[in-house]
Amino acid sequence: MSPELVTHLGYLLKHAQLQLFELTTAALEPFGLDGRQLAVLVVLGSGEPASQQEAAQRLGVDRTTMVAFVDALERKGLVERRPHTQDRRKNVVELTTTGRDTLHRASKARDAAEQEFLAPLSAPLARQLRQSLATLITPR
Amino acid sequence: MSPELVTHLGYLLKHAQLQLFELTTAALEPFGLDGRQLAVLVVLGSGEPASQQEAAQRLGVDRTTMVAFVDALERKGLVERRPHTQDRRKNVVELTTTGRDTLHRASKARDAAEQEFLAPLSAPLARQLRQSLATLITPR
DNA sequence: TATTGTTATACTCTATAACTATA
DNA sequence: TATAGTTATAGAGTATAACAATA
Repeated sequence: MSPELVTHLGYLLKHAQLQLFELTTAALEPFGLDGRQLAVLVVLGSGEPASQQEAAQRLGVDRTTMVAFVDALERKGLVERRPHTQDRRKNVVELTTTGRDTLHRASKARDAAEQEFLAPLSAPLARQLRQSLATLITPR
Repeated sequence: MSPELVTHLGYLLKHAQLQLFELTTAALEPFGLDGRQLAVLVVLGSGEPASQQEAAQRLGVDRTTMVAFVDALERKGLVERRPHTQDRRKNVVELTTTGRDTLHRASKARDAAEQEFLAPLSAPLARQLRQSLATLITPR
């Protein structure tokens, strides 16, 4: 890679994300999940049962994209759709017992991958990195 | 966005990159460039005249992808292809006078966008962020 | 009329395979 | 035979438009 490119923040962020993505993907592979699907599980597994559309908004994706995500997780037996009692246009998507167990174990595996990625930094520097990134993405 | 998601490093990196991307895109818009095209200009404008394939390797993209990049820059009048003197299978891609000028001014605009993005951090924290990211993406 | 989920379709970005010309 | 550039094509990932059911 050209030295002219590697000094720029865009390059640093892009490649940091890329490397973490690879570590995370490998860590989740035993669960038959990728990082995106785990994020969907996290959203579906937290808080009240929500409609697909609410879940899509929380993930920042289109509702049509959500259909495919839920399809994939349902094929794996991790979630189930059922019609909303009060509003039958909506689907409530709930985690199965297997889905809940997979969520817990896969989350731990993902956290371990993050720790491995951050290993070259001291604990204070790792904490500061998180803090700085959080500051930067806060709307202003 | 779900609070469960925002604490993870993958989320922080992804959204930091996304916000910087948006700032950079806006800053480069007056030059008719995006961040990717500027990166291509940087590579083509540095060092010796190289073949398209060498440039592609330095950018980490396929040579077929490089064709489209050079096509776009050539249409804008920023670069010119000419056959390599010693090996006529190769193209030497050189910046035009306009291309060189655009490279300089667009680079400054991109740097300014980075500064704007980093503005919420003190200078030492911004420096430390760069340093930590550089440490993390160093092959180990 | 408006909204939810769904399907069909299209668009972006990138790579793989095949072709031409040169070596 | 092998390589550089090109073209055609395909795949992943996502969105937009249109439709059926429901509100």
